[in-house]
Amino acid sequence: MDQVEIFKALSNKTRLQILNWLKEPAENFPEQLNPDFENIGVCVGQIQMKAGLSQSTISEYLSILQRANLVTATRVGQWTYYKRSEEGIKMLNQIIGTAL
Amino acid sequence: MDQVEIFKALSNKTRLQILNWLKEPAENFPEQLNPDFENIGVCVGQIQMKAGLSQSTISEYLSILQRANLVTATRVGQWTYYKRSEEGIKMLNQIIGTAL
DNA sequence: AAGATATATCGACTTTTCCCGATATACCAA
DNA sequence: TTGGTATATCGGGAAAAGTCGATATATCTT
Repeated sequence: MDQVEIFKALSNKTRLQILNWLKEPAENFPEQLNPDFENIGVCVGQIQMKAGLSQSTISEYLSILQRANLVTATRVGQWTYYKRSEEGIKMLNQIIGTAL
Repeated sequence: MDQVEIFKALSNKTRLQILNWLKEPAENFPEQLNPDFENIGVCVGQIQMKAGLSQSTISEYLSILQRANLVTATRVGQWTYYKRSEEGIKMLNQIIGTAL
């Protein structure tokens, strides 16, 4: 995994917000329909509405976060649910502790 | 301090390398003349030579790192010595632990 | 004061990132 | 199979970052 790619993924206000929102899905996405979203994550449409950017932009941002291993995606029917990857974020801490 | 600016500063291979080199100045900059460089840092010219990019580029990169509080600068005569700001890097760990 | 050296800043060009709207794809429901 | 909905991908225009050479500034030496 390229460290630069991780930091690039974090170099954007909206992407940092998304990562933050996903820490507390229940509070930040009260309109989410799927009752299991604490485990599975939040769908793209909810994140898009909250972020206030276009659907295509948010979809791309989420895949940038995914490529950096900061979130994981689960497809269920027509929805894709995204949640934080705590392992990936832990690895980032290690990078900063050692490589940096 | 803007988190995005910190991550942007880290989103570049050369700037990450510089930060790394400055962890071990004695090993990475054996040609440094100033014998006190462990405390004061390494001068721009040494960093430029090692990085292999132009003088202007490295000068700008160092000021980007400085604006992000990742290094500090000390002017001594005609030289500017840069060293890691361990406090700034510690703060980055906090950001990742809390804000992220 | 004049020349030499180290660093910073400026102007320009190229590449990348930020976003969007439009379109494609995948899935669901009737 | 025909719509309808959710997400992904594509193409593009504007803004930012990467990088350079040239020039400016600061300092030192003589």
